[in-house]
Order: sequence, then structure tokens, then C-alpha cells
Amino acid sequence: MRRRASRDAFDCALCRELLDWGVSLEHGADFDTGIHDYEYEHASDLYRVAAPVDAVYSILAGTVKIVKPGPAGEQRIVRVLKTGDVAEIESIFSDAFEHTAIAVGKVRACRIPIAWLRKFVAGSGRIQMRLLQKSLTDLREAETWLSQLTGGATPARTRMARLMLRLRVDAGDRIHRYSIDDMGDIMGITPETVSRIISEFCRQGIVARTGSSIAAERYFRGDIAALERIAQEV
Amino acid sequence: MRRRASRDAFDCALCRELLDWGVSLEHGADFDTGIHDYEYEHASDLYRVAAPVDAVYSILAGTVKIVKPGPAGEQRIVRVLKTGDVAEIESIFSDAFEHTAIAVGKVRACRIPIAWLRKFVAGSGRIQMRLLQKSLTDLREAETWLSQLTGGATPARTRMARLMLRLRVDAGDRIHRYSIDDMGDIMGITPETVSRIISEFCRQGIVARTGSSIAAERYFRGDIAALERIAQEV
DNA sequence: CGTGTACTTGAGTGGGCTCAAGCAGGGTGG
DNA sequence: CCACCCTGCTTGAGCCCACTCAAGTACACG
Repeated sequence: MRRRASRDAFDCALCRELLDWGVSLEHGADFDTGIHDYEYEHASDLYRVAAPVDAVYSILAGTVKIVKPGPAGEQRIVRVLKTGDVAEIESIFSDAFEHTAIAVGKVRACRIPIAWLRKFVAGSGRIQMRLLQKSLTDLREAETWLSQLTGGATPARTRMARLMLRLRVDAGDRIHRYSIDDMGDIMGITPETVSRIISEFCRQGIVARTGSSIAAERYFRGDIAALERIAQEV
Repeated sequence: MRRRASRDAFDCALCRELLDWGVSLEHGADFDTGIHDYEYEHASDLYRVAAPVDAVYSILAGTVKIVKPGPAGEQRIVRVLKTGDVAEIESIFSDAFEHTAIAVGKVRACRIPIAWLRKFVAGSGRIQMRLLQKSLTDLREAETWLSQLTGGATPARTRMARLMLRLRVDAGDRIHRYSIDDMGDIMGITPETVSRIISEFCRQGIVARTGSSIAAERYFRGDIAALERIAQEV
């Protein structure tokens, strides 16, 4: 499931910001703040939909899929978090989680209790501004996801290229390699179709599979220029 | 295009809130605040993507479609605003509009200059909190839109029912009647398919066309229970 | 009365789905 | 160490929903 990990406040984007704002994390960190780092193994969940909101999570390494249940029970991946993203700040005013968050590969995350965070938000206009900006960024991210990756007239091949570009690790040619089923859940297509498209990309030398064949620590290595070309077709 | 309209601050949800917060709107309203009400005719735009952010708009009557351009130039409707919604608060920190907003039918909106609004946001923690909540609501709306209306395995007929339920006017059986093309842009399907599904719904007595046949002031009258049943299929 | 816009309806095609079999790799137990 | 299974992926064949192309209708407006 999850395992407590050694902690360095400077790994965590949110903690770094808090430090910048003059909030003291070091002093009695384990007692007052409840902030800890954890490691999650592949397919374990950070939190589940409808559970009471008790913390937010800042991603230190790996990626996390954010799943939202549809009206007919089907699961849809509505967003993906990468290093530096913060999960569920948008729940700062809610009682229950809107989503389920599941680790893809090995994930390291910093868990920040919500009660503690709320205390600072209520007290500081600057932190409110910052959170406001962050949630607005997320809003845009969600819309981009929507308009670029889902259905419409756009062929699955084009959307696959767009997805791979969004799963890129920083600025290199490495691409987070989600399972065939996850990619299907993201784009709303079947795993068979995903497999066919990826096979085609491999045959054409546009991407190559790297890393172990087991879930954790897998990547594609992709021809970014070629993917960008395909991403703009039709 | 647009026409200046008579103004009553209590029509506007955002203005009402501002009044609650003790902000004076009445005093020298036309000079200091620049807040005015306008009427927009069908298909005219409130603002266009990439234009400098100069104001936000609170919808008093009618509906507005929010359009986001895709990477290949195609237009996708990413959200719909109804009475009481506020357009583009998410641009409070941006320089340029993220979307184009187009009136569907006759629309009345209250235009609030952004410079004026920013002044109050910077000064008041309460207003920041409120805006934060509002943007979070919008974020959820965008995600719901995404997961319920777009592609996937879900047949177009089911998604059409979901769309109609979202376009409902308040709690009655009236449904905003968007053009066949707009509905296609929302769900990512062709106008022909939209037409076929609506014809089917009409034949089955699930919805009926009411109002004039010309764009402004058109509605469906729908069997809400039946639509809710269809919305959950598959 | 003609023109344009919005919508409808039909016939044929195709992309992605369904169903189903086959394969590779890793883990488990003998 | 090998046999086995199980999970994740691949590949094929056939089908169906939604797309494309195209013709036709209805209504508003000049």
C-alpha cells in the first residue's frame, strides 16, 4: 500500500511555497503539522471518492491518475498529476473527495493535513491568492484535456499523439507509459484500439518501449517532433 | 451586436454579492465602476479569445456558449453559462481571454470592468475566498461536462439526454434549445446525428419543440423523468 | 417570389467496438 | 528447475454506430 518515507521539505513544491511565505514547517514538524512523505506502490490509492477530505497531496515523483465516476458507474480519468502538481486543493472547502487518486508506477507524495492547511489559508491573503491561481490553472488543464483528448471528429491516432505529449517527463523524449487500459479510460476508447495504435507507432519508429515490462518505472521513448506533427492532423 | 440596457443592481448575482460585502455600487455607478447592463442578440460575442481581458460578465438572462479553439483550429464548446453564472472570473490574473463567449438567443449580461474588480479582490480576503470557491465550482462543472457528455463507449443518444438535462431552465420541463450545430460542437458529433436523435425523441414524445422557429427564445419541453432514464443507459 | 439559413432524411462508408483466440513474461508452487 | 496460471498485451474477423455526401424541405427575410 503506502510506506512512510524520509522527508526533505525542499522536495515538495507546496512546502517550498509555504516556507517562502514564512510558515515554519521545521519546528516540531512531525507533531504540529502532521506533514509526512509517503511512497505509494503501483495501483494503490492516495484517497478515494466520497471519503472525508483529510489531506491534500503534493506529488514528489511519479504520476497519479485522477478518476471520476460517471452517472452510469463507469470510471473516467479526468486528469493526470505529475511531479510538482498538488492533488485536491480544490477540496479545501468540501467535506468529501470528488475523485479517486491512484498511483501509476511508484509514487512519492507529501501529505499535508487539510485542517492544518485551512488554518493558514484563512489567515493569509497571500496564500489565498496563490491557491486561487492554482485552482485556475487546474481549471484550464481540465478544459484542455477535454477539448484535446476526447472524442469528436478527431481520430484516435491524433488524440493518442496528444496524450503522449501530455505525459512527457519534463522536456526530454521520455514519456510516462500508462497501461493500455488507462489510456483507453483517458481517451474514451477501448484497450484494443489503444494497442493497435501504439503498435503502429512502434512499427513506424515514432515511439519505442523502454524500462521493465512490469508496471512500475516504465516509459516510452518518443520522437517528439513526429508526435507533434501527428497531434495536429485533421 | 450589443445594446446598453436599463440597470438594476439586484438582477446581477455578482453585484448582489458585492453589495452584501459592503461595496458601494450605487454611488456614482456610471462613473466610478463602469458597471453596465447590456443586451446581446443571438450569435453576437461578449468577448473573443486572445483579446485583452477588460471585464467579466455576469449573466442575467439567456445562455452563453463558451468556445475554446483546439490545436488543429477546430472549435469546441467547453461549457455553457446560464442565468447567475459569471463568465471569465478565471481570467482575473490573465492578460488575454482563454475563450470566446457567444450569446445563444437573446442574452442580458452585466459587464464589470476587470480593473475595478481587481481592486476589490486585492483588498478583501472575503472576496478572495468567494472567488476561490466560485472558480472551484467552475472546475467541477468542466470535469462533469467532460466525463458525462464526451465520447467514450457511451452512445450519442444517452449523451443527448444528459445534455438536455444540463440545459434545463431552472427546475421546470423547459430546456434551452441550442442549434443543431451547437449541440454537435458540445458532444463532438455531427449535426446530422444530432438531428436524427432529436427527431427520434420527438417521435417518442420525450421532447417537443416549442417557441418560435427562429433562434432567439426557443425551447424544448421535455419529459424529465424519461430523459433521466435514458441518461443512465449503458 | 426568390434566396439563404437551418434542419431533415436517405444511402453508403468506415473507424472503432465486440468477441475471441493467441502470446509473452513473471510469479507461484511443486 | 519446470509446469502452471494469471495478468497485460496483441492480433484477427465481423459488425454497428456515427460519419460523409447529397438531396430535399421548411421557414424567415429581403
